[in-house]
Amino acid sequence: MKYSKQRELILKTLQENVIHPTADEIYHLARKEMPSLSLATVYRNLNQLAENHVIRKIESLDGSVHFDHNLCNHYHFICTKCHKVYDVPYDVAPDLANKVLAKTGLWVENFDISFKGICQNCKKFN
Amino acid sequence: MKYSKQRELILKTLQENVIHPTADEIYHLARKEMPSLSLATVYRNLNQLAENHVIRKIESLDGSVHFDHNLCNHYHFICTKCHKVYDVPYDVAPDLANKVLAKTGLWVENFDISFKGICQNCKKFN
DNA sequence: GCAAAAATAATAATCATTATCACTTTTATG
DNA sequence: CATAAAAGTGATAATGATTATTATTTTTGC
Repeated sequence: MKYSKQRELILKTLQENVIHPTADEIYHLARKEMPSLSLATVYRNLNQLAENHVIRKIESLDGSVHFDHNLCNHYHFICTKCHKVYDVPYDVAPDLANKVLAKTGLWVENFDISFKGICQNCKKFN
Repeated sequence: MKYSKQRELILKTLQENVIHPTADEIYHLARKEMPSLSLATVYRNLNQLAENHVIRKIESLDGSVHFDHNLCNHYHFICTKCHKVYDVPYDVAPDLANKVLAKTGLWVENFDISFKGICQNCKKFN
């Protein structure tokens, strides 16, 4: 990977955002700083960064795709109302990969664990 | 929900398939029996059945959407080579919802837990 | 400095899914 | 049984997210 201003900005934008933004959200945020930025560039770089394990791709339950700069083991909670993505610490269920191996013989390389419900913020306004 | 031949066939097709097919796969399978069946009808019915909790929608890690007739608590293992979806029994990690609640205060209504790796069948042909 | 490799912006193309709509089937009721 | 309202269907157009293409620009090792 060669250096590029665009990639640096895209990564910075993701890292500054706690909300696990989508490609489109990153596009709009980053364009404030670099109006010439192209949507295709955002997609290209996010996928590239994910392939190189610099960031992580999250497939949400509603089919939307979010990105996460946090590479440590953890899970996600996705609000069914506002679609925000929250982090759930790994110690809720550590060592799942080993348990799957023991039970099924299947070797887990990666996992995507998301819980679904209404977040505390949205519950307030019910 | 009123009765319809099409919905009955779509459900039967899903139940007879162990492989957690996609909408398109169900479309092609069911058309063998009812060639006039429309793709839109398949999508409409699968979503309707999922909303009514007769079947379950699975969002795979690669973004593809599969359907599952098994409503019991269980997880999935998705092969990164052949994209088949396997079942992993719930007792690998029971009571996750309660653990999330205890740790984060977030109320889990549903979850989507998929593990990723290469299945035993694909490993044979490496 | 300069050529090769990689990246970009803009936009066209793709692909899964959903919306629309004229028509048909189901079903409750008299 | 007749019938009308509600729900469902098939065909296809529309949508929306993502990817491919391409001419041009940047980066980087020598």
